[in-house]
Amino acid sequence: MKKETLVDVAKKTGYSISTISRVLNGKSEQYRISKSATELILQTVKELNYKPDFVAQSLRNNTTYTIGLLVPHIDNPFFANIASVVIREAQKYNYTVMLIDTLEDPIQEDKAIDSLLSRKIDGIILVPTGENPSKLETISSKTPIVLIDRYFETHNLPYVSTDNYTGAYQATKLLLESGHQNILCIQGPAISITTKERVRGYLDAISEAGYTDKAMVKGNEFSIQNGYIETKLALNSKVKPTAIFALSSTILLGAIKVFNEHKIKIPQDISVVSFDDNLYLDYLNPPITRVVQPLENIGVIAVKMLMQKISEEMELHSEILLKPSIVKRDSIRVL
Amino acid sequence: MKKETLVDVAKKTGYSISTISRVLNGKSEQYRISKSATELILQTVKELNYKPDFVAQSLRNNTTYTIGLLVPHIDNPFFANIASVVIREAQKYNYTVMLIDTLEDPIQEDKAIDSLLSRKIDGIILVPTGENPSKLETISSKTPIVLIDRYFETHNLPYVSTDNYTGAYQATKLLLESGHQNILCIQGPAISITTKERVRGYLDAISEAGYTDKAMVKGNEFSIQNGYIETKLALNSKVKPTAIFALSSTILLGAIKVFNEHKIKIPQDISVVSFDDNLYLDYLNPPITRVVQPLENIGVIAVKMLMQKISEEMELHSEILLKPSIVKRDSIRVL
DNA sequence: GATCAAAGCACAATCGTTTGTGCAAATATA
DNA sequence: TATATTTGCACAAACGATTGTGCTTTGATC
Repeated sequence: MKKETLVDVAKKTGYSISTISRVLNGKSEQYRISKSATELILQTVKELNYKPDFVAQSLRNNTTYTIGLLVPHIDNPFFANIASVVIREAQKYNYTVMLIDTLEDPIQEDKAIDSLLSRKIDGIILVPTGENPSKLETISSKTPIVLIDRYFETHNLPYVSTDNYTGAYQATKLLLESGHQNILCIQGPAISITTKERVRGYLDAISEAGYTDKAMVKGNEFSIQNGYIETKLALNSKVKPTAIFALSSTILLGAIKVFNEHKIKIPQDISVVSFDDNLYLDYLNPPITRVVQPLENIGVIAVKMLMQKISEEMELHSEILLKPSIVKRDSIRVL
Repeated sequence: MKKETLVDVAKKTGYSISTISRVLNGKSEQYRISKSATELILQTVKELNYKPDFVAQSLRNNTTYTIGLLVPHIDNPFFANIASVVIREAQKYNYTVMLIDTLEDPIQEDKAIDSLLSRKIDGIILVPTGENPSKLETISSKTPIVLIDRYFETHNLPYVSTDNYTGAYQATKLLLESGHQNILCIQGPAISITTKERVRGYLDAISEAGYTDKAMVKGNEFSIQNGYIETKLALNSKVKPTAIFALSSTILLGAIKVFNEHKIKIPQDISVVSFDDNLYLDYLNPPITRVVQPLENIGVIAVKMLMQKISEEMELHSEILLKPSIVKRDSIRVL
């Protein structure tokens, strides 16, 4: 059960290691290895249970069949689900995934990327945490990179994400059509592209309806606490919203916490729409209407794009926004 | 920005690559490299932005600073959270994690392990999916393995898991102390060690209370569907349970689905206790009392154990069961 | 039987490191 | 001044694969 190498196979068969190697790589014909030799070699490879050393192959071939996946927080279900898809898809191409948790920290991200590069990974799928893609761009010329979820509008890095604008637009529309005019939008980090796009969708829908002056955008984080605080403040403001558009499910939970404390009922007392999906959203009381991102497709497409870049095939269009879907439940009251 | 190698540094400094290597590995003294040489070398290494090639180092040193983590389903929050901890901890030791989704399939697991081994990973952390650990055991003599969550009682593979017995015992006790006698336990796969231990805890508590003949254990899967079906059946049985002990949060959700359909209220109409934690369990109506596994510690300890085995330090005790905690909420009615 | 092409393989360099050993120059010792 | 030590480093062999090139043998051709 010791680890066998080409040398062992060579000794056992009497052929040279170069011949063994060629047979194993299916180059018997190309190098005119006889049928008999080929068979004997394949046979003894089986017997000896020889497995090529991936590290040695990587060194020689300069390719590792490994990609790096960097996400801001793996315990965030959103990213956990994407990771799940990416890993599964990568496995289909015989690629293994090194998963890194950047903890939403650009410095960690930077170090992780360096580490991955010196490990000679073949490509990177990344949810970027920083605001400055310049390093990513220089890397991108040697090692393929695909961004997911977040991206940089003014730069050329390929990405796959959700059409956050449309999702937010539709969600807001849904509230407007139910008669709501005072809709509080609780947002994530204002610099984040996902926040920006969602807010843009919200604002466009609001102003189309003619309520521009009633638009309310508050908050600064995708967190329970942020949802909690902004909701609490809103309840004490002079213009109380009749509906809340939470830009993430964590923000939603913060809002619900306030509602529970104040015995405020959804949708009787206040209407709610949220972003992101989760098993439990259907088990809340009531189930929550939400904008669902196409995680599965994001993962599948990101991997496919990366594989194409790795194999240098013709590139797909490389700035992709996928339409989200609206899951209608019972959290909106018709006024 | 081309990739620099030792040769480049050697040329630039005029020293040989062996000298460069030794300096970089902090062996200047041991090999009597002069101060001046050492400094010049370190200096130019910086200038050239030389980074050692990890793959070449791995080949030479026979160590990759990489561990494999295999879980049955990454999109299961339970495993996602463990993965999160393991990845974070591994990073502290400068290890990178290759994450594999075995999809609860022993064959996939087997292939994944082979792939990891030929990639020369330094160790494996694994939630085993099969029933036969013999292959794992033979591997274990060459490549350190630590099991988490699931384990094999009759074998010697080191593991870190939850004391499922005690958790279930305490949860059941809680129900009994509130006056419940007919407690339905909905279980996962009957062969799974976690199921077995939890059921054992349940049964012990029940029989201690003198209700042995009232014990009810049903179901066979950690899934919503299983929870749904068994709850539905229970409501139609002649002896209706006054409480349900769901051995996973998915099973719980299945039960709640039935309750919603039948307008059955927790805890007025039926009491509930569940296993596993989740953000949302506090936002259900009512919040659910549950047994919480010490995920964080499981991950931390598993990594620590693996690192010790990798560095061949003296081993910790290697069969570890951590006590779970009970989070009391409002899903139990006092009869 | 001599010539030549094709068949069938082996040699050795290479990928980028690490490390045991050897060897010259500098210094110390006698 | 001759010898012994120490200093300071270079050479070359690994690690386990892949691959361009070249060498021998076989069979075909005339």
